[in-house]
Amino acid sequence: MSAQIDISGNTRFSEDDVLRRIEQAVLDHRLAPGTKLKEVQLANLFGVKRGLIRKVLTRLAHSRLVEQTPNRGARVAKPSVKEGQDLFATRRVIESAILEALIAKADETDLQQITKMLELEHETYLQGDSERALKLSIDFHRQLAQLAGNSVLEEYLNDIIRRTPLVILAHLGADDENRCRNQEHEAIVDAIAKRDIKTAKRVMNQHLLHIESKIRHKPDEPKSDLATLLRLQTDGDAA
Amino acid sequence: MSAQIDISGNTRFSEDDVLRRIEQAVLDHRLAPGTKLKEVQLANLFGVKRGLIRKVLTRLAHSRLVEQTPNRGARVAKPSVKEGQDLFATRRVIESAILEALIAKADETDLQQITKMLELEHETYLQGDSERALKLSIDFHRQLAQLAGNSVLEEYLNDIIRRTPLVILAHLGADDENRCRNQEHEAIVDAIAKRDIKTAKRVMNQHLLHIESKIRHKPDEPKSDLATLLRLQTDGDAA
DNA sequence: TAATCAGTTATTGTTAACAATCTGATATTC
DNA sequence: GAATATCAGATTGTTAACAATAACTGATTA
Repeated sequence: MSAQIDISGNTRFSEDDVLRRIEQAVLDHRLAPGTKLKEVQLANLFGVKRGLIRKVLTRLAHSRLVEQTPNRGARVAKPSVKEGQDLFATRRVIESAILEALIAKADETDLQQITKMLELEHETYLQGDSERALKLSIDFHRQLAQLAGNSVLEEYLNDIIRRTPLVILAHLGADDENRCRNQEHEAIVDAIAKRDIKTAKRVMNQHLLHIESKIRHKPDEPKSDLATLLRLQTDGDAA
Repeated sequence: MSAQIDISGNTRFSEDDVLRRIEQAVLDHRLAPGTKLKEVQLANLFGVKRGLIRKVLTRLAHSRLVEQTPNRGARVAKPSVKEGQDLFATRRVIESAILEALIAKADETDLQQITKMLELEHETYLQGDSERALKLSIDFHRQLAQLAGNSVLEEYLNDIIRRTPLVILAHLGADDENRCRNQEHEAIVDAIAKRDIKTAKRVMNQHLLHIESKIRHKPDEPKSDLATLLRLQTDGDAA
């Protein structure tokens, strides 16, 4: 995952690298909502100047992944239950619109691409790589958005996806409850192939409601600490 | 419009002040797409440090009102025709969803508030204050979003509204073509009051398509210059 | 014990100086 | 004349030092 290596063998993080790392850590539920993000600490972890961290935090705050309060720094955002519901309600609206646009324009190539994606997702799940399977099940939604061809809808869906892990509680049900169900994705693809807008939307709505049903208010935060943050860095340091 | 006055009688702009000023200038078509935004120039105009301008430009870039290119600074964004179409298509989706949510929850107080808004807009237009009437006709849409009670839908609508003036060409048709038609707003309010989702959506869609029909590719940009920017500052300096 | 206060440290915010890069003009070569 | 090279000025990007604020600690008092 990105990052340059310089002459002395040290990892070199760019601004975008740092941003993506933190985003990914949120997506993977490694960084819990409410976690304090100290500037010097992060700067040391990534081996970059404080100014760069500062810019990244501002950017993250703008996409509402981080909350900044004047003179008291930044924390991983902690959206209310209400905001979580709004997020999901909006997601249903956006994904419906994406399906409509996609069905209106999808050609044979698009359909093949979607099918391939679906198969890959299924295989990966069968192979037991559940982390990668989760990533792929998210990518499925992203790809539909991309193929639909409306850049603004795509942008909003990605925004919602980034914010969602802050709302959902990690690992509430059994393991396979925590990802998009492959057979639901399959049903959606079927409907798209048949250009059946109504069915596609209905199945997608069910699918999303099913995910949404897992929103709860966190019972007792395990407060991710320094160590978690460190894992964030050591993760991809295969230099 | 905001901004503190200090002991020596000088206007004091905060970061948010500067941000809002520039946003408003875009909304009012004073800052044309493609206009170069030099850091020192802006810093001088507002009487603030360059660092502050820098932060504001980054924030504006994040909401896609400004485009930043490394080492060559910031310009007012210049969305393509395609992006403009996507923006409007998405707006129809969002406003439909807002109407649905609003009709589901609106009580008597909400309806009164909407009606009052409508009347104010009508009066202002009759009084000939077309600049304020334009502002109010935008506020009408914003208020529906706010009353609908979904903060994410509201956020996205505001985002679209901010970006829209970069897409529409200013003053193409006659003067009263450039604002939301009051009678269309009236029809929407009627449908809301009757809780007629279908009609409300249909009228809203017509209304938006009517606005959208005015998108054109700019013929020959009048290139707003320093002077326009200056007007931005002197505008509200009634100290 | 709980509350208040003062002083210390940790953390964030700002600034001015410097570095890097781009822009545009003029000069040079073919 | 067209293409290229060179330089000065303008503009953006980075940094390290400093300032302002918050968070913490422990002592003091009621």
